[in-house]
Amino acid sequence: MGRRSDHSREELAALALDAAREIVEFEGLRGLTARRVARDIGYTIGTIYNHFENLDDLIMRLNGQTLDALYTALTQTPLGNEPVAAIRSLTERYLRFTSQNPRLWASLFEFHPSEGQGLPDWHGEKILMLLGLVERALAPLLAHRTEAQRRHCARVIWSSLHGICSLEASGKMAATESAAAMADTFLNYLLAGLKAEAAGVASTI
Amino acid sequence: MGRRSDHSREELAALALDAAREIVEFEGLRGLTARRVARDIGYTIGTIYNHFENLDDLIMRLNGQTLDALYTALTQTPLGNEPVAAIRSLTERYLRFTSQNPRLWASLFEFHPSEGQGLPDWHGEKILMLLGLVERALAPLLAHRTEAQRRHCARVIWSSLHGICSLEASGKMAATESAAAMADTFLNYLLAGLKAEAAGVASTI
DNA sequence: GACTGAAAATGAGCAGTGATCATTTTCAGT
DNA sequence: ACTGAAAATGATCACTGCTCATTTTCAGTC
Repeated sequence: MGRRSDHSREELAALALDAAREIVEFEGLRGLTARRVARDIGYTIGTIYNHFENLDDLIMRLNGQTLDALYTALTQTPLGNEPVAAIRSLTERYLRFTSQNPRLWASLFEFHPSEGQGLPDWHGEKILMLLGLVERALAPLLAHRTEAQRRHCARVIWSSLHGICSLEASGKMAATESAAAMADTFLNYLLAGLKAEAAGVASTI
Repeated sequence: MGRRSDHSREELAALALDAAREIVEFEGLRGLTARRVARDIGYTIGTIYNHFENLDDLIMRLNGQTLDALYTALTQTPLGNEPVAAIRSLTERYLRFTSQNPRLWASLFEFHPSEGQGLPDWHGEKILMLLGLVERALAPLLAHRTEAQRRHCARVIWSSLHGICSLEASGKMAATESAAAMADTFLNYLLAGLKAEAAGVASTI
């Protein structure tokens, strides 16, 4: 059969992505197949390929939604103007998100586009939005620095948090320490260093 | 045909792992299939499964070899007793390894064992060996701290480096900064903090 | 040199995959 | 009721991981 009015194009794509999200969150990317998504939403495989270029496309869109959800989680409440508190708050929210959506978050990094193609432009833009949050939270501490230095610093924080959560979640850090404790140690040193600099005590960079 | 003396059991497994390494380094884990490995070493698929439990087993053994190679790369030359120099040297070697073996290194983290099973014990042990290098390099700086605190600190460094390299290699850090520069910033703050503590100036932890 | 038994290589076969596209079905607009 | 475009279908292809009954090979024996 060829339907029309069960769901609009947008609804159907959303339905498929919802199903995919469910599968990935419970079973990881391994469990995600085009046929499985089709079955779960009551359509057949051909329909999936009418709405997505291929499975990579579907995964990337799912990852895009996950990045949006992460952004929402990080901005649900204002961060305030005190940079140290703001950075700690962002970190806490980030850690909460990763522990509440471990496999969705993992799929953000586990997935690599196939040989020929790269990530779509909007992927980079969403990352920039997230980095922007860190940059703005950090800004008051780095008022005396250049824009480039603020961006650099935000990326160091973002990358380190990523590494900490990534190794904890994957169990690839032997006898795992808690990500929260490690993030705390990391922030203690970094923020202390930044505050010292801001106070004009030293220039370590 | 059923051969005997072309290769011993060990030789054949090594042959398969060599082929797998070549494939992964050039095409990533996506290009790795049991049939492809078999073809590349001039055997048939059944033989692969006589020597490896399944493809996951093969990948884990390959990853084990990569961890060994990383250990070798980090220990090729003595690190000296000056902790700051030693940590910087370790970092430099780590960065060099990841940039020279990007896909093999990525497969260390991209791979997740399937539902039922976890990573073999030796995987954790190899990680502990690597962490041990960081701990020993760090030790002189943290002589006044407990063993647990030294381990904790080593893991923070390891995780952060991992995050920095991971995001750079995957291109998932928008408009990527160089991993070397980020690692440098990170180490500057952390080592400055540790030295300050060691000098008894402050206790940030 | 022939015989034998164990070790090991084979490859057809199974169930599943991503992807395609000619066909069929449905429905909005007339 | 008719029609044309939109969209759902599913058989089909080449591929995958994995199994295991069968076949081949060879070391040790006589």
